Amino acid sequence: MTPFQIQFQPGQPIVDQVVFAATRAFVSGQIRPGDAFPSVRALAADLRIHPNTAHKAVQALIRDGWLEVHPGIGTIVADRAVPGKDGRQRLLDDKVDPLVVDARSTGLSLEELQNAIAERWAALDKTEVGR
Amino acid sequence: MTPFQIQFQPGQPIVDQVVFAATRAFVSGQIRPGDAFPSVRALAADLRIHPNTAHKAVQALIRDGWLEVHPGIGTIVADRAVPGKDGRQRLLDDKVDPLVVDARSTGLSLEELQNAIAERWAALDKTEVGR
Amino acid sequence: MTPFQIQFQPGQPIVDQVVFAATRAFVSGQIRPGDAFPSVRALAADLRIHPNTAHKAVQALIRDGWLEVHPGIGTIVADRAVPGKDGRQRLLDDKVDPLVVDARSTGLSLEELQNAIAERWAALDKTEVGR
Amino acid sequence: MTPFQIQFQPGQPIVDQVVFAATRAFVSGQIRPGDAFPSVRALAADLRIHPNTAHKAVQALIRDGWLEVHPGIGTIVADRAVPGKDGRQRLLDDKVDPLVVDARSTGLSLEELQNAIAERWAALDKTEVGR
DNA sequence: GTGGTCTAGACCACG
DNA sequence: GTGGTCTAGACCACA
Repeated sequence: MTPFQIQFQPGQPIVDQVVFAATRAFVSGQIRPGDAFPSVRALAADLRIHPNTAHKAVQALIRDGWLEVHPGIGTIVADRAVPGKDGRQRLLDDKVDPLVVDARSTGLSLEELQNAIAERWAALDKTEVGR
Repeated sequence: MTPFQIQFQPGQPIVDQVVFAATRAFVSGQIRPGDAFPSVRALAADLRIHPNTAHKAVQALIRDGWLEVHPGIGTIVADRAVPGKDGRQRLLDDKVDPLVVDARSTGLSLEELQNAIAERWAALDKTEVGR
Repeated sequence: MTPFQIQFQPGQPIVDQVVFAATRAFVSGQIRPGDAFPSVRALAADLRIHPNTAHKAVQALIRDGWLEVHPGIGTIVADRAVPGKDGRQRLLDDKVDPLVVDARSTGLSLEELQNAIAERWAALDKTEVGR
Repeated sequence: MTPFQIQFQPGQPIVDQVVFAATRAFVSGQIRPGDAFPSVRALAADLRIHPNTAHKAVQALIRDGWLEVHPGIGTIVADRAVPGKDGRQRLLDDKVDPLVVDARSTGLSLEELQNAIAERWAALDKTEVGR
């Protein structure tokens, strides 16, 4: 079984969403080095996505070094998968960067940015509790 | 003259980049309510883009309430355009939201996120000084 | 002085708005046959519109038979200006027609249409009282 | 196949006519939530209009909440599309409003307006029978 | 195949 | 001059 589920959101490529969700599972320790990873066909079936899309996602994960193909056996999670705080932060670096750049060009101060983030975080805390 | 310049980056629709740059100019107070806004054709000529693309951007800015059309006369910045800190933060809300959601689902804590942002901010400070 | 004021609304040609407002003044008896009508220049100045636009509006009113030009003297309201209920209704015929056609093609019944209109009418009554 | 036909009339943007016709099909229950909606290209081909124009219409319908895009798959009618009497009336609200305002400013009474509408309705009934 | 973006240029109504 | 619409066709990413 595919060890993660995705609530697909329109407006963003499905491939990217799959890759992100998988990477998240790696860095959070949800999937460990040596674990088996679903085949392309199984992944496509589980996530209800097109096989082509699943294939592209797996290729991207291999390219990033998260997966290893063992022909005839299957695909497993590579040894070099590094979970932990460091991995988690690196996952978000690509998204943090443009935000910070935009914030600066808008004239926002670091404090204002931090506040905006803290507010959103708190808002999500509430909705979580409410559930 | 068009009161802002844009270094167009591939991969993102030109329309969006124009809209963002203009909005930034509004919220930062660079362009004020009542000011004249370049005509569609002038905007297209200044930014070296096609009039149609400029037209789309202007339409979006009108929808967002930043501009008012006076057919045959020109376009001006709407009176209700509110610059200031509040406007600046709202500009980024759309980008802050997904970041925070991703961070939480990755298992990152608020502190770790804040640290990552502060680091990036500091890094940009250095490159700025270096210029 | 121009015997009517206009709250110009964007999205509709200014010429049309002027012609409609003038015609309304005729059919409602606000302006009577034989009365003097402002010159193009005076009209333009009073309504803060472009002389070209004022000229076009006057031409339209002459074409419709509401105004008569007496060279050297000025423009006056024609004798054949017919106020009263009949004139009022004819003024709106052009707008009633497409509405009815649309309503029918949408599957609305006459009763539903009448109700919708009565509701809007009542809503405006309230805002009027509130003022 | 495109589930509606349009007799295009000059003087009004084709985009608007398409949007109106589609919305009419939605509110009249001719097209139901979950149904497939023609692709942009198919719509353009069926209605003999340019793909760009069709694209604009689809975008407008999405903005209005009638359609959902599933990139690469197609477009379907949104679940929240609400047909029925309520939807039918709301479709015409935009057109009813200015009529009522004009009628009142002309000095017409509600009864006179209603009569004018009933007359037009009856007139169309006759031509319909005559066909 | 799908939707989306961009450039190009013509045409119109309005002021 | 202004904004708005339409057709035309190329190009791209995604599934």
